[in-house]
Amino acid sequence: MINKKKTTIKDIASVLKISPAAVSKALHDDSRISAKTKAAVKKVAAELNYQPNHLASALRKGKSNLVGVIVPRANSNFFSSVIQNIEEVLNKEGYNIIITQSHESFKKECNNIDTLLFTQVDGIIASMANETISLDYYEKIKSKGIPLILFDRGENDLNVDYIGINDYNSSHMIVEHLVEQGCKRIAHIGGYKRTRIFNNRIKGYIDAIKKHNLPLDSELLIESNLTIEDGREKMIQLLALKNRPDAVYVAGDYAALGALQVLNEQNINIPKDIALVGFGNEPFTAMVTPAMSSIEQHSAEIGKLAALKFLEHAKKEPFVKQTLNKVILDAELIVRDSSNVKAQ
Amino acid sequence: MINKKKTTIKDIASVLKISPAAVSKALHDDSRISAKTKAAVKKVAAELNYQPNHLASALRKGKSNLVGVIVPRANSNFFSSVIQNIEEVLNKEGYNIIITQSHESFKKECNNIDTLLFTQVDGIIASMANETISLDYYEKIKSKGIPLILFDRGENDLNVDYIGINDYNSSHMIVEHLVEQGCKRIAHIGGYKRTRIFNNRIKGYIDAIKKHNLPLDSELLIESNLTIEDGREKMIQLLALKNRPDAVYVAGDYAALGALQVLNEQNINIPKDIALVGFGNEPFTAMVTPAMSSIEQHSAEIGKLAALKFLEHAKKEPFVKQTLNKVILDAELIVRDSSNVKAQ
DNA sequence: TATATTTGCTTAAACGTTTAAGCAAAAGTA
DNA sequence: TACTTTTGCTTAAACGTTTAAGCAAATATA
Repeated sequence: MINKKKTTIKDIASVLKISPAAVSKALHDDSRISAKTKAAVKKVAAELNYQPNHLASALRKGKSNLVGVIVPRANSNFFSSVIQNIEEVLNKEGYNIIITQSHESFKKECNNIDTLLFTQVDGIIASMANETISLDYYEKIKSKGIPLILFDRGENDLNVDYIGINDYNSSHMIVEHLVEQGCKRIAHIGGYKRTRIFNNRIKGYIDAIKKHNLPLDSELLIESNLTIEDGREKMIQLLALKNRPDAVYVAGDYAALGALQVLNEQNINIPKDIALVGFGNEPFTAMVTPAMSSIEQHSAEIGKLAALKFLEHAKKEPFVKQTLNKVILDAELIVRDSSNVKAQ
Repeated sequence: MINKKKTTIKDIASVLKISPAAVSKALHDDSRISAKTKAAVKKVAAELNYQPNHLASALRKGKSNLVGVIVPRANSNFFSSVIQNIEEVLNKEGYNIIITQSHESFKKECNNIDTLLFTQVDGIIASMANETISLDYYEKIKSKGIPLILFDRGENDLNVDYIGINDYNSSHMIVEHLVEQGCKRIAHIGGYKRTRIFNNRIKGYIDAIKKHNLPLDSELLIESNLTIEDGREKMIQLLALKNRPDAVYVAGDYAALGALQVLNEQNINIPKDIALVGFGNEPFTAMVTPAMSSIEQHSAEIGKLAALKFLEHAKKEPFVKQTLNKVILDAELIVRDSSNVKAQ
């Protein structure tokens, strides 16, 4: 039952006694092929169960119709949702995507880039690993003339298209919300300062605190790798202060979860004693007790826009200089029990 | 700075005044090429920043070195961990993977299969969508002679390799554990009966209940699609019974989470009033309150074995009949607070 | 020394498609 | 009628690699 030999354009040609070139054109609805021939070709193609050889056409046309996607990890809701939306948009245009994960490792990210270049992808859509410092590998992509689009974790130094949310404003929203709830001593467990998005969140936090004349205590501003474990540690660190905060804003949901666990374990009332806000609106934030306030990053939109940006590049002639474009979306604060002091 | 023209084997050949064939062989360490020539070729290749054209070699060799992976969704920890391990094993052997998601939709799954076949993957590793009934598309893969390996969600009717856990035994372990904890009326919110793995869990549940002479009440055995929402609904349904269960075993962690939310909302003590056990050991099971008992499915191992199975096929001559192999791993019950009655 | 084997390369075809160029026949135009 | 244009195809080369076949020179064997 196994039919090893694949039908090619030549097989169709020989059945119809026309040239392979005519078959190719018929299948692509070339205007110089008669309707009758087109119909005949398509009929035979269907009968012989013809499947175009993607490799051959990619080789000839110099494009693979593959787009590489690099994410720190696929199992967070944010990234998987971005990926899903990239996929939807690109599939419609005949592109497939290859997903690779860096697991926040710089070395793995470099490998991924090499792998994607080796696979001859037509473009790369990426969100950088936390570890990434050197941009050499990304420059390599650019130097090969392959469209590169960054989202979420990007770098300003690399002059490429970028889609992300307004991290600075998001921090403002959070601080303002906590102030409204009556909080007076707001801590921030932030991400790595060297990563642009986390740095922006920190700046937003600082400026908002200043704006409201609240204490800008260095004890209250902590740098973290934003894992659950580190979230726990940093929360414990905050609880050890003589002068405890009455609110904690964590720059990532996973770390916020660690903080929440510690607060629950120590029977500290959330939000009365300490209000808590995360970042990312991962589904579990709605599931924990108490449900956690967080920032919705519009992952679906980010994915769609990133894919559209790529398509824009792909459709342009290679020598046309692209106008660079940074798209900054507004995020949304989802208030839940963990910071809803007044409702308690 | 953009170097559009890529270096090819011919460029290297003309620099060294040898034939392209010699270059190709030198790069592949062919025994018939002198050490001196090999060194020279590699030196020039490096200087010209030569990157092999994967498409050309794939076309010539008739293989793409790509493996397709189909999962219901990538954002559950189970699937993302399986994927990661598949990737690790296959990357070492020079393969890349293309990840596609079916989102539990039969139609999307069929599209994914077509896409992967079109991309000329050398093999497909898949876990079926809940919705999948017809196996025509999977038969299509087989009929093309492309290695197909299923994991987790598989079908016995398709005669292909399979890696999964022992669902039947897992149910036994859970029921036995609950009996040990003193539970007498154990309910099961199961998955779709038509999906083999869920059916096996149901059978295991029934047999274990019978073995312990516990009530096998039809009210206590409910079919669910295992989403959070449905978990909530089915739990509410169980609570509405005149004769409530004192333990609930849910065939999926997400649905179990829905059940847990309902119990918490109604201030029903877990595990004293009702003990709860999930399935899959998703990370959030350890994070919720109370922490939820669940079954660890050894996703890393499943991923590795699936990849190795593929490699086995890939290395064999196509006409050698493969010996089919179903690998059934033993799962592990992780006991946490939600079913630890005695510790309370 | 004569013959066989090995070494180190070259030649040329092939993988399946696309596409520029070309050409005869049909159709349109003056 | 004589021409230009359009239609509908064919021919042949190209994409970059791999590989079977072949061949001369070097080396081994008897």
